[in-house]
Amino acid sequence: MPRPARHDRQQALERAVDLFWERGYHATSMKHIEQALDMRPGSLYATFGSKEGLFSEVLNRYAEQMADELSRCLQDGETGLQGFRDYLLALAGPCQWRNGTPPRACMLIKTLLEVNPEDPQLRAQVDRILGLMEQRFAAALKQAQAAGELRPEVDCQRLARLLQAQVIGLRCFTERAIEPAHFVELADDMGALLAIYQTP
Amino acid sequence: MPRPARHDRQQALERAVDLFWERGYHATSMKHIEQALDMRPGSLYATFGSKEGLFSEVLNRYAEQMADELSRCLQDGETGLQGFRDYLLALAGPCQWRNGTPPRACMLIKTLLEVNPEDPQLRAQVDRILGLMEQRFAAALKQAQAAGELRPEVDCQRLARLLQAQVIGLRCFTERAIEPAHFVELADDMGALLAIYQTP
DNA sequence: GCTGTATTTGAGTGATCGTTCAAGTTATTC
DNA sequence: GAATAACTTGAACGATCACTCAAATACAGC
Repeated sequence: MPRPARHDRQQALERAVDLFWERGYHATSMKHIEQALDMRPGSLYATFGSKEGLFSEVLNRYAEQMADELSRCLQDGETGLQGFRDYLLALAGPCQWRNGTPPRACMLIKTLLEVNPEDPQLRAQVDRILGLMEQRFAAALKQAQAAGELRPEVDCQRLARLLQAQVIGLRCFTERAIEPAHFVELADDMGALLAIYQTP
Repeated sequence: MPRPARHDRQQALERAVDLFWERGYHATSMKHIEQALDMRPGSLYATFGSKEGLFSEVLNRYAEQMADELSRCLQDGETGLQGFRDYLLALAGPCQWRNGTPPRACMLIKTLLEVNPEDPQLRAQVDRILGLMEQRFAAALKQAQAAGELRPEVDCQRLARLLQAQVIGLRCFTERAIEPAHFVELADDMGALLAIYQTP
């Protein structure tokens, strides 16, 4: 009997991901959100509770997307380690302008660096997600190690952190005004660093 | 004949560096600044012009500090490359809590990821400073290459970007809740990566 | 001690912040 | 077609935003 919802929750969330990703948490006002999602305050608050609540959902949605992309690269790669190199290059690919939107760094890192101790829940959430990402890296590395790609004495958990730092460094470069070619070079160089840990 | 200034401009700037470094640009209000610098709006605007003006000076002052620390490590290092490893470890050192303040990532990167296209001057300023940092890295690497530490075919400009990405990745980890020991390990591992480029 | 002037003060500006809620709208059900 | 109920709307809330400016202050020179 009720009036059907005009808005698709998932679609609204996707738009919010894009908006928050681009502008960051503090610099995005409810006015921006109303425009981007084409929703009025009442609907927004009925659907997402608060700006922080919406942002929290956005973070989770974004994390899903990132995890999917990593999984795809790891699966499609000929070997486990090649999968990592593909992932780095996949990040380098969309570093150019696409659909008229500028390239952006990882939203998780943007949030980690932006959110202050007065929003402890957001901070904890980002930290948790980054920890999970690290675990994914580590699990894939252990698999590669079991397959004989990595030297047996390599500490995969530790290497996972090094790899995550590479991804972070690479993606932060996204927001610098550098030539796309240099960005691909950087991804290449990072992939080449794995040689140190590979079996001879 | 005039009333003497109560405030020391330099000291005020140092406090502002600390405040903006901790909270970021948008999340720092003039109220915060008034408190931290113990100045009232009139004095603040007479001295620094605007919030953005103050922040711009803060960025430059911060960049000076960072450049000084890099120079110190490069000079004190036994070799050029060892200087880089020392620099990475020096960054890892103060990653623990000091004076009751939490560790922080690089303010230049925080700003790069936070500032939006509607503040083009700040964005350009950060980009310029990061470019200068890259040049410093490259110059030091060329010196190391001339001294025979680096293989002659190494592209120092390109390696400089790789090193800068290491520093960025490392310092972003600062804001994650990880064990200090892991942080030192990460800095060590990054230093070890240089082996690929070293002369055999 | 008076004058002159650079500095500081703090109340106040309009704008915008995140959020609320009563009223209006729209489709389903009987 | 009237009743119902979920959804949407948009005006309005108090708080806070960056910022202004007239008045108060404090010291040097005389």
